[in-house]
This record gives sequence, C-alpha cells and structure tokens, in this order.
Amino acid sequence: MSKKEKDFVKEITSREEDYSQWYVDVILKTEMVDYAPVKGCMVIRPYGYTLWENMQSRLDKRIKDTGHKNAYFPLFIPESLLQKEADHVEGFAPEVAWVTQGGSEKLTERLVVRPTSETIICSMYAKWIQSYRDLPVLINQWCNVVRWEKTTRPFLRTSEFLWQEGHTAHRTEEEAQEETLKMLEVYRDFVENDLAIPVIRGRKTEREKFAGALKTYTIEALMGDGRALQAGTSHNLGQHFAKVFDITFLDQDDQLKYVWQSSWGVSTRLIGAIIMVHGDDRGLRLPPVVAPVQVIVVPIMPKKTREQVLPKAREIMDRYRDKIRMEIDERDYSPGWKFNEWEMKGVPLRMEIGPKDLEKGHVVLVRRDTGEKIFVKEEDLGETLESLLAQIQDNMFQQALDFRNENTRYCDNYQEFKNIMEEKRGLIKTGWCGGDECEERIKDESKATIRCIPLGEEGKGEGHCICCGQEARETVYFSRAY
RNA sequence: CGGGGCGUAGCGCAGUUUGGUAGCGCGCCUGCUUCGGGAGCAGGAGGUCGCAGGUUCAAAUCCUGUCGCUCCGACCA
Repeated sequence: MSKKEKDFVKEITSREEDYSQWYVDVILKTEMVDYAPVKGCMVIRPYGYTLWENMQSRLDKRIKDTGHKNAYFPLFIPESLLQKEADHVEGFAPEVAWVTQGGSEKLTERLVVRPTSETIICSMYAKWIQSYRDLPVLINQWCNVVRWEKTTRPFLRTSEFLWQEGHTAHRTEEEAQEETLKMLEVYRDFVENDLAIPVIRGRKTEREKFAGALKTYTIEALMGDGRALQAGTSHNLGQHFAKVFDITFLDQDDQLKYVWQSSWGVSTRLIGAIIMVHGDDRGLRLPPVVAPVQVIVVPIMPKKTREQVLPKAREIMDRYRDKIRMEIDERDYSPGWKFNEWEMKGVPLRMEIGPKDLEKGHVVLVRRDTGEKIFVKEEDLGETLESLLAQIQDNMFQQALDFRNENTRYCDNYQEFKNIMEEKRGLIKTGWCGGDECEERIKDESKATIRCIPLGEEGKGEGHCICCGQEARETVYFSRAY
C-alpha cells in the first residue's frame, strides 16, 4: 500500500499488523456495533442491524419455502426441563444464566435464560403431537439466546446473540435425517449465494457435535487470517429428546412410537464471517445482496452548480430506489472524505455526480471490490447498476473461494502439519484414524481441530492417520478455529 | 478461569516515576471561504482523570479493593 493510501485508512489497524485489532477497529469505526455496559454484550447499531435484517429476510424466505413456519417460545426455561437430557445439561450447564428472583421474592424453581430452546420446545411438542397425522412438525424461531461465555468477541462470541433455531419432529429416522441435510443445504445456498462466502459442508466428530445430538452437520468457512469459523449447524437429534420429553405418536400400525427430531441454527456470528472473509485494510466490503446500502450517491457540488447537481442526483436516485438500496450523502463534508467513509463502510458501489458529469450526460461509478472507475450514460444506468451489483457479488465469492483454495493444503507429515498450523494456518485435508486420542493429541499439540468430515466422504479415508500413522478411516479438514 | 496490556474531553494520547491551577492532536459548535480522494482561516464549547474506599493541608499521581475493555492460553453458535 502506498503512503497516500495509508493516510486514508489511518483509523484502521492493518490486518497484517494485528488482525484482532483490525477487526475491532472495523466494527467500531463503521458503526456496526458498540460495546454495551454489560460484559460480553454489544449493541448492534443501525448499520449492523440493517445488515442483519437483510440477512434475516433472505434466510427466512428460504426457511418458509421449505415448509417451515415461525413461532416464538419463551426466554425462560424451568431448571427441571433443562435437566432432562443428560448430555445436553452437561454441555450447556457451565454457560447458562440463571434467574433466581422475581421482584423481591425468591423463585421456588430457578429459571434458565435459554442458551438454546430444545428443551422448552420439546416439552411443548410432547403436548401437541398425538398421531402420525400431526407429523412432521416444522417450526422455526428468530430470537436471542444467552450463553455465559468466558472469552467474548463482538459477533463471534457474545454473551447474548441473535439467531434462528429450527426444531422439527418427524415420523421416521430417514425423514429426520433428510430434514437435517436439507437445512444444511439451505444454509450453504444462503451463505454462498447471499453472503458470498464459500463453505465446506460436513459432519462433526463425536467430540465436536452438539450436546444431545445424534449427528451434527456443519458449514465451515475460512476467515482472512487463516482460521476457520463454524458458520452454521444442523443436528439430527435422533430420539434422544423424544425419549426424555416423551414425545410420542400413535403410528398407522397402531404402535406408540417416539418422534425423530432435528434442530438447526445460524446466528449473528455470520456477520463476523462477512467481515473477516471480505474485509480489507480499508475496512468492510459488503456483498451487494445483503449490504444495507448498495449504491451511495455522492454529489459533487461547488456552490455555483449546487442547484443543478443536487436535484439531478436526487432524481436519479428516486428512479432506481424500489429496486436498489440507494442513499444520497448530502452532508456537508468534502467529497474525498465521503469516499473514504463509504469505502470503509463497505458499500459495493459509489456513484459520483458532479458538474462535469451533467455536461456529459453520464455519472461515475466506482466498485468497492476492484476500485474500478466506470463512466455510464444516464440512460444505461438501470441496467448497469443491476449487472454491476451482480458482478461484484460474483467476484467477491470468487475472491473468497480463491483465497480458500490457496489456503487449503494436503499434508501427510505430522511435523509439517504442525508447522503449517503454526505459520500459514488455513485448512489442511488429511487422514484420520477416527480415534478420540489422536484428535485430542492433535488439538493439544497444534491447536487445530477437526472442522468436519466432508459430506459424502464419510468412511472414505485414504492413506494413513496424520497423528498415529495407522490406516485412515476418514479424510477430514483440520484448522485452527474461532 | 489463569497470565499480560490499557482505562484522563466524542476519538487518539501526554501528564503518574518525584502529590501542588488538567493539557495536546483530531473531532464537535459558530461564521466566512470551500467541494472530482479525509478543505482553509477566525472564534468557541466540552473533564466528578473507570468506580469505591484509604493516606495527606492537598491525589489523575501514593495504597487497597473493584469494574470494564483488550491480547494470549483452558471451555464454547
């Protein structure tokens, strides 16, 4: 980066210098979030929240298109409900927040502030499900959850976060498994196409799976610093919860049976992924599909031409407003200042309109992803804007995919494995014997965990285990993770 | 939950060693001039020095405690 460029971004620490500080600088300076007075909690400010709303509406549509309906279950869960599923309690007990008092009176039974809603939802499903005719039950909820985390980072791990959790009940094991994979695919489609983040679908190992699940599937993404992030999970719960919550139905064959269940969720953590996958040293780069502002109009208006420029700029914006999220920046700052500000905020396209453009009957467009400057005739604008936004979306996905490919390595030497994890990081695809001991030892020695066993490759291990050298039962992806 | 760093104006910092009128840069407000990559001049506003105790004639400064942020490790969407 030239010295001139450095001056423009002096407010943000470079990624190379300190990636964590870069992340914090970006989210604060772009006004996505601010720290709240409560430990581990953040305020999602309008710019960040609008992004979340755009993500929500795109994903919500997919969830509904696959037959699910939204509902809302309570924030508070009686302690006795949480206690029912042994693995589940064990997994979540260390990080639940308790309500012990209401007003001035101590509660007879403590309440859990939901860390996830399996237990309270299952307790209701037990009431609602009687017959095979009541199945499947396909419910989703958008809500907040609380997990008392020890180490917190805005979006990536906060004490309270926003998410969506789907909870389904099915007649057969096959149907539950089909649902689990169907929703994983919905997540892949959403994250890759709308957020422009390439993901790897796969299954979690026993050690990494959700507390109380039979099988956990995940989509994993690679961040700009070479660490992986679990971007979404989908769980086949089997009959674990059905049995402890007594969710039974009378099947067609007159037999009383337990339902088969799934649950799946993605959270505001995805915002962290967008920042870390696409961001650069100038700040955010937001994928057009979900960007709060897709096109920012910056009028260049010296006093003499102000009366000509401003109405024209407004007129152009109004013309495309229903289709494209456009805003005009009429504030009393210099154009250069605005350019830098909106680049930092990651707006995909900038439109400059000044006196010279009026004369020539065109406008200037500048792409955030490439910096390319494009002069467009006013009459071609509608078409150009839409096609450029689409191109930017595609290009951002491609850039992220290239980065991931460059940082995915194959390795069958343990020492080399450890060196890569120490220096370059990224993903390593290699063999694993399937043993818990090896998984643990690798984690201790390299801080890398098995991110997933790629979908469709289960049980297809080739070569030998990276750790113990025995025959590989699985081929898996390793990485240091958030 | 352990180890390190930091809390002084909206932001970034100096002042703390050696106690004695709370400062600088940016930003903010007003006016004028400006506007194609972070504009210029002039004037102005803004602080219980994270919080609570203590020592002292006197505390941003010394002592004790506490809270928060941040980084690095152990647990997790």
